[in-house]
Amino acid sequence: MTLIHTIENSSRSVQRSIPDATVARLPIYLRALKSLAEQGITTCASQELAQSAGVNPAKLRKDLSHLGSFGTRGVGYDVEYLRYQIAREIGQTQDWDVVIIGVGNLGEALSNYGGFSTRGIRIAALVDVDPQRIGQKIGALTVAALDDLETVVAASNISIGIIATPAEAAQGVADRLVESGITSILNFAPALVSVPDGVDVRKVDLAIELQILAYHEQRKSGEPTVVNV
Amino acid sequence: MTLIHTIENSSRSVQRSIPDATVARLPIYLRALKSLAEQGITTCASQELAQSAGVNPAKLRKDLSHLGSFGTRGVGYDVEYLRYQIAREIGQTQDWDVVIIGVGNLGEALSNYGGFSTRGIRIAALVDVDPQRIGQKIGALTVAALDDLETVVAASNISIGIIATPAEAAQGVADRLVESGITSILNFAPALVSVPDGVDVRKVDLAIELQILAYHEQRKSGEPTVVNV
DNA sequence: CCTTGTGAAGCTGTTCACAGCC
DNA sequence: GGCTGTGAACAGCTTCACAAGG
Repeated sequence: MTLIHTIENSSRSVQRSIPDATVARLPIYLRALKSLAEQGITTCASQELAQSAGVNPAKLRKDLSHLGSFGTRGVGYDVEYLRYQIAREIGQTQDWDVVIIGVGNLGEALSNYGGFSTRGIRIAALVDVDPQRIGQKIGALTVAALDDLETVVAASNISIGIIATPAEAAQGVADRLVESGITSILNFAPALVSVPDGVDVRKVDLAIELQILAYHEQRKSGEPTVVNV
Repeated sequence: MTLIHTIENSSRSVQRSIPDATVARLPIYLRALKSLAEQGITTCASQELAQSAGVNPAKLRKDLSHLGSFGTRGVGYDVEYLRYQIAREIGQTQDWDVVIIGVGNLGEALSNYGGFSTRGIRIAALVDVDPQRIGQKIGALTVAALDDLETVVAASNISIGIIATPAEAAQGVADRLVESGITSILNFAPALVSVPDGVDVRKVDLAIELQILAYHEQRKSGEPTVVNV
C-alpha cells in the first residue's frame, strides 16, 4: 500500500507511523478491553488481554510498544488508561461520519448494522442512483441522489465512503467520492477501483473469503492425508 | 493460523501447500481472467493480467509458480487454460454449499447477494433461533430452526458455515457448527470464536475495517504533514 | 518476584534481476 | 526479441528470550 507519506522522522515527537499489522489489531484490543472493563476488571497482564483478544502476549506487548509505554512492570496495564490511549491513537475519541453508496441488500444491512455506533462510526448518509430508492427512508435517513453526493458529503462532514454497488458501478462511484474530497473508501463491490495517491481504499470481498475457505476445505477432504512413502 | 497439517513432503507429487497470501489472491486472478475472456482475449502476458488484478507482475508470476508452470516463455498465458488450472486448484470446479446462521439484516443480505453463484458458492440453507423467523421464506429458501442444524447440514451436504448472529451468540453457534461436522467457518460477528484444531475460521469485521480507515484519515487530516526540522 | 518493553532471531511475503526457453 | 520462472536480496511481521524496572 505505502500510502503513508513517510515523514522520515522529524526531530521531535514520537516516531510516527505504526505498522499496518498493528493498526489492524488495535480495534481488537479495544474491544477486549471493553469486555474486561464490563466484567469489572481494572488491571490486567498482557497474558489475559492477549488471550481475550486471541493473540499471543508477546505480539500484544510489541504492538503496544509502538504507541508508547503504558504498563507497569510486575503489574500489568490499567484497563481504563490503556483503553483511552488506544482509543486516542486510532481516533476513537471522535465519531467518524460515513456515507454508503448503493442501498441494495448490503447497503441496507450496513445502514442497520448495530455494531458501528459503539465503535465511533456513524452512518450519516445514504446515496443511490435508482430513482425508486431516492427519497426512501431507511431508519432515520433518507436516501439521497448520487448526483447530490458532493452536497451531501460537504453538508454532513463525511470523511469515509462505503461502496456497496454492483461491480460495474464501483469505479464511477469511487471517482465521484474522490471528487467530493473523500480520501478513505471501503469497497464491497467485487471490482478493483483505482484512485489517486493519498486516497486509501480497503476492500472486503465476501465471495473471496468463502473461496479461501473452500480451498482449505478441498485440501482437508480431498486428499485424505496421503502420507505415502 | 498453521492449520495446514504439514504433510512434510511425501516423496511423490508436487510439494503441497500454497502460501496463504497466494491463496488469497487466486480468486482475484480468476476474476481478472474471466474479465479478459469476456473481452475476447485468449492470450495474455503477466503484465496485463497483473494490471487487471491490481498486483505487480513479478508477484503474479511467483504466485502462479506455486501451482505449476502454465505459461509459455516469450508469449504469455493462455487465458482459458490458466483459468481452468487456477479454478481447479482452489476447488472452483465444484460448487460449495453454505449455511448462514442468523437471518438478520446481514444474513438476509448475504443470502440475496448475487456475487456468490458465479464463484462456486451456493447458499444452501438458512438457520435462525427466532421462532418468528423460522419457516419464513427468503428467496427460494425456508429458514430452519437452529435446533435442526445437524439435520440441515447433513441433508444438504454443507461444508461451510457463515455466522451472521449477534456477538453473544457467535461462540455457541460455532460450537454447534463444529458438532455438525463443519470445518470451515466465516464469522461476521464481532467476537472471537475458538474452535478445535483442524477447523478453519475466517473473520470479517465490518467495524474494524472502518476503524482502520478512520485511523489513516486522522493521520492525514490531523497533523498537516509536520515536516519540521 | 513478576511482568513489561525490546533487541535479536526467525519466518513469510515481496521485489528484483536475470537465466532459461520459446 | 520477449516473456516466463526463479534464485537471491530485501522488507515487514512474529516470536523468543531476557534485561530493566516496578
